[in-house]
Amino acid sequence: MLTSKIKMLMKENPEGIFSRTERLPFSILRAKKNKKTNGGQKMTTLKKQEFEIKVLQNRNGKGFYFTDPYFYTLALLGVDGPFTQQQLLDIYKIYGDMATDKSWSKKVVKMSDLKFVSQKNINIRKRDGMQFNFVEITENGMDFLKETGFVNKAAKIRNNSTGDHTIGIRQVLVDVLNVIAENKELGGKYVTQNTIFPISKYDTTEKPLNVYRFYQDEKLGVNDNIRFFNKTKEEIVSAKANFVTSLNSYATSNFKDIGLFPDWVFQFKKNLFHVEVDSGKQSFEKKSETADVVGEAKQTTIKQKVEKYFEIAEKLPNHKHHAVFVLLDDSVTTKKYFGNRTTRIRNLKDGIGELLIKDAPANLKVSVISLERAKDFFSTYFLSVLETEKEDLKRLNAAINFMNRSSMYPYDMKIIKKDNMKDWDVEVNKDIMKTPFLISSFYKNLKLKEEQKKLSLVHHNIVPIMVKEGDVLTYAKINHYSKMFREQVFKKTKLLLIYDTKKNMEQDVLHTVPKRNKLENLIYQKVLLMPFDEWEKSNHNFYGIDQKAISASDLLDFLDKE
DNA sequence: TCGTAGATACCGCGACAAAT
DNA sequence: ATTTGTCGCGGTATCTACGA
Repeated sequence: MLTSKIKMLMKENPEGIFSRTERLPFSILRAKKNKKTNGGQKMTTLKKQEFEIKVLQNRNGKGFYFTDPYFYTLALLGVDGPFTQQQLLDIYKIYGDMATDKSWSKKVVKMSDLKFVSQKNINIRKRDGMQFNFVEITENGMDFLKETGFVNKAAKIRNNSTGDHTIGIRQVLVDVLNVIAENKELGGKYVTQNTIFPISKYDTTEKPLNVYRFYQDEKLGVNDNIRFFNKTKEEIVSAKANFVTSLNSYATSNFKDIGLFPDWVFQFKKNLFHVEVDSGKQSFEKKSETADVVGEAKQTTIKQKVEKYFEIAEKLPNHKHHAVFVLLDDSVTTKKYFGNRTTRIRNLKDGIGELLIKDAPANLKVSVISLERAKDFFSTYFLSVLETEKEDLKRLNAAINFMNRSSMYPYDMKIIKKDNMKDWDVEVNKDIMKTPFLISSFYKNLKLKEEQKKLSLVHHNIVPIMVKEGDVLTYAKINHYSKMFREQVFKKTKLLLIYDTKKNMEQDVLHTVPKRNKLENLIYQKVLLMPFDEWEKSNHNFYGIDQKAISASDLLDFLDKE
């Protein structure tokens, strides 16, 4: 038997290095070679630790050399697929180099010839003339992965309908995989139900150990040496606690009971990210009048969905919940027509924001973003999971120290923690009390004794808010405050919105103020934006809500205004 | 007719191994 | 030890289908 012969050979030579003169049946082992020149003579030397598997259609040699990147890509397709051909290439690029999509197209055709995958040409958005090549794994391909040890024996093929909604969900997944690949801090692993995928290029611990050819007509049995994907339950459990994990909400009773089925759920260290891909057809509150006709009767409205997130947040109080509404834009279909869909985003934020400001559970955050922002969004959120309150304080201190250092600024700023706020005789609104910190400023050289803790001595208050791009509650709060500003209630209060990066700040859909409306324009004098990545580079800039930089002298004016 | 994306044919390069 | 044919592979050019 071929299988036993290979096993024997691998036992004898576990490193998989064979000299070219050895004649093995069907050229079982093959090592890549380095070419060297030695006195004009061509020399070939065998390079250790480079491995590949060749799949042959017949013994005359036609076939496909499988290397690590192909296995990883095919395994991800098996566990999380289907993907479009382009998306699959993006996954492949995490592991290997590939110059053009044409070459990749050829590869997919080859895998299709081997009957490892099947291709479906789908017409989406016929009016735009868009065609997509959906790639799905076949039973045969799944068997190949199982036999070579790249996926767990229990793994099932994920069947999903094809459509722009599916493309959107997969695109979010591709983005998340890239976020893991690009950020060392995330540990370089992506965990599914049964499998731990090494994603990072920095992770060199997981490597296949042997090289051999795999014949379709004479299948190779499971080989212990390359079963590096098969993990024990304990290993999987520990990985789920530490790395970004894909959660199957359909199989979890908590979700089933509520009737909540997010399109995808990522878990990262006690944070659940529920992804809802929104194709723009669903209305916020009212069901469409033609619902019965077009079969939308069962479709829940977005309002109902958000209320279900309230329920799940209360049901799982030990987790932080992030409901992420991802709006499809044309970037799914072609990179040429990027569109922000800001109007739809604003409408959803308005609607959801009203719900949140009333009675949202504290462990629920709702965000609305466009698909093209998904990668940056998950990058900042995953990284912020690793941050602590200390990080927030660090940012506040950076802002305060800068202002206190300025000789033009005649006040002392102090951070007041939530616990101490009630001791201060400051006029704080219930909403402000919800913030963990408040910045109050006093005239310089004033000694803060007990009797001086009075409103009359506080020059003004700054409510600092750590904002993440897309965050609906912040958006609602700003709207809420802006109404109060209009009523002149908060004379001495300003908002400081601290973003992780300038890109986050620029891309966030905040509030559009109608021009020439003086009352509305009050918000310009109340809100200050601060992108922290710039500050870390000693670029101490504040911005107005119109995204324009505020100079040092303007800042003084800004703070001084009532 | 146009633009897009996948499929296909073909070419040259390098690796390999059989033939000499 | 050298020559020669075969194959994988990436790249290019050109084909197709398709809807606007």
